[in-house]
Amino acid sequence: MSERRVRVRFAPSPTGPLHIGGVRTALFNYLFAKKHGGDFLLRIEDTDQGRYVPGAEDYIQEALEWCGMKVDEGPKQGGPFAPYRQSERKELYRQYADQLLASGNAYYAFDSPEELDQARATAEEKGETFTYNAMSRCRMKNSLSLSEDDCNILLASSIHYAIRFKMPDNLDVTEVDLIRGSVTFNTSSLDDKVLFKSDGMPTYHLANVVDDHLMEISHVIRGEEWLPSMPLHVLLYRAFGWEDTMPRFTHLPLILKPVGKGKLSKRDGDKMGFPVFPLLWKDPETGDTSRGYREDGFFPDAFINMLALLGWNPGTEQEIFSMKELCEAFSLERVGHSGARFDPEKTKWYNHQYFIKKSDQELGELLLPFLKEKGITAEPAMATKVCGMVKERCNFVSEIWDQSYFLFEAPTTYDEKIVVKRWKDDVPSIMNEIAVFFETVEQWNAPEIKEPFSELVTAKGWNFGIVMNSLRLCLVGGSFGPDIFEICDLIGQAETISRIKKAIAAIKG
RNA sequence: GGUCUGUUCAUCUAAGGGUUAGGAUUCAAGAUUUUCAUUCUUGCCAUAGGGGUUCGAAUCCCCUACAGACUACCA
Repeated sequence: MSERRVRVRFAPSPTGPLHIGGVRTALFNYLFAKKHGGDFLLRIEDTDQGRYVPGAEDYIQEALEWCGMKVDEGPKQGGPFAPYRQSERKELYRQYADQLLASGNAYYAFDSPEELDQARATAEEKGETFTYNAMSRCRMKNSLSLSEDDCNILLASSIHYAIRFKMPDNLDVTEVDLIRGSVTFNTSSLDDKVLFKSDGMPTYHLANVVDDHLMEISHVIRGEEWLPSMPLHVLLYRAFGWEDTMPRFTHLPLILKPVGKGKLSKRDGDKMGFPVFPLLWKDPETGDTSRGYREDGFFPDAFINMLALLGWNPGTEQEIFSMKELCEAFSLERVGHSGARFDPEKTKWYNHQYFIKKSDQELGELLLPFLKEKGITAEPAMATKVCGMVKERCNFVSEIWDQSYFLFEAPTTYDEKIVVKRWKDDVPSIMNEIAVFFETVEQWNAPEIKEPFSELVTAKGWNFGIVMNSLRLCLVGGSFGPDIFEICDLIGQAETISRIKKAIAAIKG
């Protein structure tokens, strides 16, 4: 059994955009597969036709692709166990339900939704919770409580029925979870789950177990919300007689809200201003859009790095990992046991790390489209140069523009606060003298400007703080940006002088 | 309510019986940058509470508290 090829699957429901938690589940599956030279499959669990959202499946595929997770087998890429979409495997499941029926592990249930609601309501009145199990099933309408004749009549009629698992009474089911260790459940606290719905579709539980078996899945790695259904799944494997090839189970801790209680939700992102989805999502029904990490300017490797270190750690002090390094270092044993609070700040920090690691040229190429959007055409060489000047002060490509627009065009506004603070009465005349001085500079480059400029300021007895900041105000429009002489250098002599003159006129007025 | 699972700085986490409980993020202060940011240095800050076991407990056991998940013909 330890010889078995590692095969894992990511099995989302196409009910909407893939959430950060889903991406992390996919990632841990992917890393585990690659660590062990195994296969990473994508299976679309679309057994609930009522919740199907058009576009969601494409979104999932695109998100995995953007993140750099290559799917070995899936609906798009095919594979030896196709199809990988449960709706297309519909015909397959009934025979397995029948097998369980025949072996006495399942039974027909004829209760209508109204009758079930009634049973729940009655129990609630008595302060109890209705559970369809060994205690109550004899009082319900099913093939266990009804006579065979009655049952056959119902089956022959057009009445809708479901197939339920016959949960054994008072049996301890123990199974190992790879990050939590051995977990025991007693079946008396479990219920007779519906395996096969009246609409002819299997439920998650049946389809999941059947497909994992058929697709030769070796490890089931999923979110912690599935831990309570582990005993049901184990029992299903037993009932089918598949226990010897049953996958190993692992349940990942959840991602929690940055503040407050509960798991991370879309609302948290909206409220605190960070995306909870990898890609932008437009709801096909309402038309509402939700931000995505990609569109917000995050690099996929930074996003993945952040997600991997949320709940997992290598046991060393290394924090920056490429996907390749993650594949090598990953192990389920080092995944934490408790839910991890999501930290949007750290996500930005990761992006900054990847940002500054990129070459000026790479960033320059990424900047070009932003410039185009602003109506500016610039040479790639210019973009590269600009990125080199400002990249240390940015987290995102979009921020390069905020930090460098004045290198492409003269400022049109001047920061009011800085004007008040620095633009004293004598400043205009000083700026005028500086403009005159700049006319005389012969070699227009940063060091050649800086030295005589400093001498001039000293000779005139001007206040350095006032002069430098006022000059910056003329050139930049505010109190930020790279070294002032490098700015002069880049924009050129004529432009520098023209901006000073423009500022004198504009600020005075 | 019931069943499971958790609980180390504000946050992500390291330390699987012996360390001044380590790192990173955030925050604060100082230095640098005649700007802002970066960078550097420093600081703040934790074993949920109570009982055991032990020479010795963050680590093992029990209780309590708190938190989360699940409790659908949804996944």
